Amino acid sequence: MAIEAGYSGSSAAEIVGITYRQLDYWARTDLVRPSLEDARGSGTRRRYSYRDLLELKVIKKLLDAGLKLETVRSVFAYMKENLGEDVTTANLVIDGNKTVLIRKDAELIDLVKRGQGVLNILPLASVKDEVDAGIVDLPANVSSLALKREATGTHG
Amino acid sequence: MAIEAGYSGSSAAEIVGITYRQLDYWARTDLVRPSLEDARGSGTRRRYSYRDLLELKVIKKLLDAGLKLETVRSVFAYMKENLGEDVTTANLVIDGNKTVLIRKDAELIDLVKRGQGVLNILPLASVKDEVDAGIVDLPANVSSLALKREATGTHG
DNA sequence: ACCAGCCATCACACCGGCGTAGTTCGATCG
DNA sequence: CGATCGAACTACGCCGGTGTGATGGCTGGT
Repeated sequence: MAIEAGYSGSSAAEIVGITYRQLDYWARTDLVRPSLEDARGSGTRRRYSYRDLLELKVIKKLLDAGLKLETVRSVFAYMKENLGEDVTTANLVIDGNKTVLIRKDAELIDLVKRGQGVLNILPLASVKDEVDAGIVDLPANVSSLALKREATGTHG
Repeated sequence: MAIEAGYSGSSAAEIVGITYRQLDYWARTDLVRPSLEDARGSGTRRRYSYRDLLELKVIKKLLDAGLKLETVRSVFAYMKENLGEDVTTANLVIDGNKTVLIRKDAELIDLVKRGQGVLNILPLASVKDEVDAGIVDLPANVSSLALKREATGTHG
């Protein structure tokens, strides 16, 4: 029994609460690709990292908020670079076609006051919490192992 | 030369910056109907009130922010009742599937801090400003007249 | 009363974002 | 080493939200 690092496609989908078709479509259209192992034809399998799960969950929350997938795509051009350490404290703020990460409440308030267009604000802390909760709820085979390995930073 | 109250379909579309097809589609699907005069078959004409323009502009800004039209529809179930006097000062806040109008900054900050999901915030002052600017930019025939009549509350 | 212009309507097409069903592999287990 | 299984792939369809003409009825101006 080989040790399974990361999460399979269907596991990932279940954890973050999306359909497999969505996960598959997003992977094919380059929105979120599994960073541990990409698919190379039928028979192969995708392996998603914990961080991939965070990204997927962000997308789901943006979709739930009523954003178009197209918008999400442009957001992720920026996101992928800056979704770093401070995932627990920062707020993701979408201002028209610009996207920023904001850590201090004061800056956020400032933005809101100056706002001309629509601001979309997503607290990233809730994203991590919900992903973790989703992992615990799983049938518990692969996931607990994988979670430990990921959490201790041993996924490379 | 009869006095034309309100705005024709194509004028309204131009003022708020949308295509006629959008305006038409939204009218047919009950999102925003012209409140002065609805269409009754080809040959008839729609007449939009100033307030209709505000609603249309809100929709455009929400679309520009990347929201799905479907989301906008649910927002407007609430909006239509509460888009009242304080159009200049309030913020429209969409929290998941709930929509609220918030006037005080403090309340807004509170919401942002407690936020679990995505918040969409639209300052309504900018909506009025941009609609007014759009009206001035028009070929100036009907619009100036109509603006006066509407602004002084003489549209019923 | 006619003509021109405006605009609502109709018919058609298109594209993104999926859902559904069936097929085909590679991995794994016995 | 063969059977089974899970998942990636393919093909097809659907629906919402438009864009693009073409058509045809009002209406205002003369």
